Amino acid sequence: MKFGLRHMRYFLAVAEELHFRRAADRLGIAQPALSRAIQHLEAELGVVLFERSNRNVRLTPAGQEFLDGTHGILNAVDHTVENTRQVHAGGIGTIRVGYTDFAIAGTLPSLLQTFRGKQPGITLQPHHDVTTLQLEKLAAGVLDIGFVTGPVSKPDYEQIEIQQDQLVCIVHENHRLANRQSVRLDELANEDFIHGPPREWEHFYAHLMPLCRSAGFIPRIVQEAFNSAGILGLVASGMGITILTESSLIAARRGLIPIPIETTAEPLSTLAIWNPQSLSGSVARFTEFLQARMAQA
Amino acid sequence: MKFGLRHMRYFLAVAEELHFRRAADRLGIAQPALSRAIQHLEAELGVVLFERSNRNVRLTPAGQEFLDGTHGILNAVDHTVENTRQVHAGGIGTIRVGYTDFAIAGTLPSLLQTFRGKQPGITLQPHHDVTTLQLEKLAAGVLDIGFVTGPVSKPDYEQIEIQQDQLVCIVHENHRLANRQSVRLDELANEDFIHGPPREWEHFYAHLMPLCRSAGFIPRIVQEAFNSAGILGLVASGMGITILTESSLIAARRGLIPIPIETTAEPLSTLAIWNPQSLSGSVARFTEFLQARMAQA
DNA sequence: TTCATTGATGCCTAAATATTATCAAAAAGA
DNA sequence: TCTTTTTGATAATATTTAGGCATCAATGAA
Repeated sequence: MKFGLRHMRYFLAVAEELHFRRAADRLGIAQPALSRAIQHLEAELGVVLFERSNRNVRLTPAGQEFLDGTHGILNAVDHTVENTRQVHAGGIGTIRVGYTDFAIAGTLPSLLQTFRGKQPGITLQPHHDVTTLQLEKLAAGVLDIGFVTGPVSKPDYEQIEIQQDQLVCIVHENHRLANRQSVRLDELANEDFIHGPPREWEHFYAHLMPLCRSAGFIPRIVQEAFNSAGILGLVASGMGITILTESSLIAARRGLIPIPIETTAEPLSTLAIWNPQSLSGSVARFTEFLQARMAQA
Repeated sequence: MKFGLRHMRYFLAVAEELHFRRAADRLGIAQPALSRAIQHLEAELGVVLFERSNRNVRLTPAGQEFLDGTHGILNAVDHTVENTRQVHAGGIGTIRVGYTDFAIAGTLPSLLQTFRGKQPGITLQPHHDVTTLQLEKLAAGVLDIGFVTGPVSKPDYEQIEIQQDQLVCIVHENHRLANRQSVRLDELANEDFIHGPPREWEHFYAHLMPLCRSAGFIPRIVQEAFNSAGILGLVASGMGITILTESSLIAARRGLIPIPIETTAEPLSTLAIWNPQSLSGSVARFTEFLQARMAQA
């Protein structure tokens, strides 16, 4: 097949006008060029598409068949071009979003909801993962943007803080500290702690451990759980206490008491992080949205 | 849009290979030509389709969207070309077939059935019309082939006889001739006749009238009906007699008696007639079929 | 008949597309 | 660290394709 879309557009014009000169006018070319192009097309197909006399032009049955196909094809081309440009510009597309327990317990749900309202053509595909895993998936191109626990040092990536959480100590209602208004970290030195696996909760530990260390102790972790819900469940069962963010209590169980911790330390920050070299228009729209939203707050 | 199917085929090759040189090899062109073509396509769309480094090539989200569309379009093109060629060659298509009462009562049904078995891709579209109307519709291009009452003098058309019918006299069972083995035409001189409208049954009359005239009478037509079934119905009601072909009695009513007519005249012939200049491959297949079929009989 | 209309053809120019040779960047191996 | 290899991009040039203008041949209308 050595014909192209040009031939098909020319054919369509002739099939609609049933008149070479008028079709040529409509196409903005000279009539002989059109005659030639149709001849070329017919030779290429090995099929006579028009029955011409000096007085009129009409489609052969094969020409009619080709016309039917041509209509669909030219429409599909326009449609595909339009869609491709939309995806490029970010009007439609899919964004693979990673999030941590802390992010999803905080402001992320309202962020996503607002964005979906503004960009209904963009599908958000959420992936629940700890920070470390999200960073690996970003690098592998499996995720487009991550909502992770900061700080993160990745010079090639852009990031923006979307949330700050004060740490709170969470105890069972029967615990000796349950009715305290606040607590100092050093008072927790001899408690049994429940937390996530150190390798996976690496970024949270990186925030918490220095605080404990300057309070003069290293927390004794007696039990591990894989996520906040699991940790809170174990705390509720009376196995120990934990330190998490305020917002983690959103879906908390009865019988758990949050106690603010007296500290001058920075709160725990949750960041959006993404690769600015990504060629996804949708992601660009999303990050622009995030930046505008954070600037105004 | 200034790109063509060529660009899309090239794009498809690169998208599948994710490697310019291999894709170029597959396409049978040099690698620089391919690089250029993809650049041209990207410029035309205003969209980056591939993310290239010196070490690997991958699709952008917009490129993925374009790939999806391209698949469908290139398939549709192949499909359309294939179908168009098939229609041209006559493998698929539609034939608009006209037929008279005499044709459909005779061998035509078995002809059509056999043809349909041999060419399942070809749709036969039957149109019931008298000879005169069929000839007009053939000229207007509304019919592709007619099965008409001969003889017909149309030098530009091809024709082939498919059937010969002896005329019979048909009377009501109470009629005075009802138990005759045969009858001479002149014995019918004073009968009341039932027939079709002269203008529309022109070709049948052209056969019958000369016979009557040489038998020494002009039939007195007391009632007209539009088709054989109507005529036979009126004969069955006792209003008169008629002269039709043997095969017309296929769907005859009870109480009707056919009586052979003693004559040396030629039987009534039914012809297939068509315009050999028609560019329809399907019609060509059908007429070849008819000719082969008639030659072997 | 003469005239007007219409698609096809010949010839030339311009634009698009291809080829070969070569470059520049980056990963792999010594 | 310094080659070597791999890979896509670029430059210069040839070839193919498309378009324009002038004109023809056929056909129906005045």
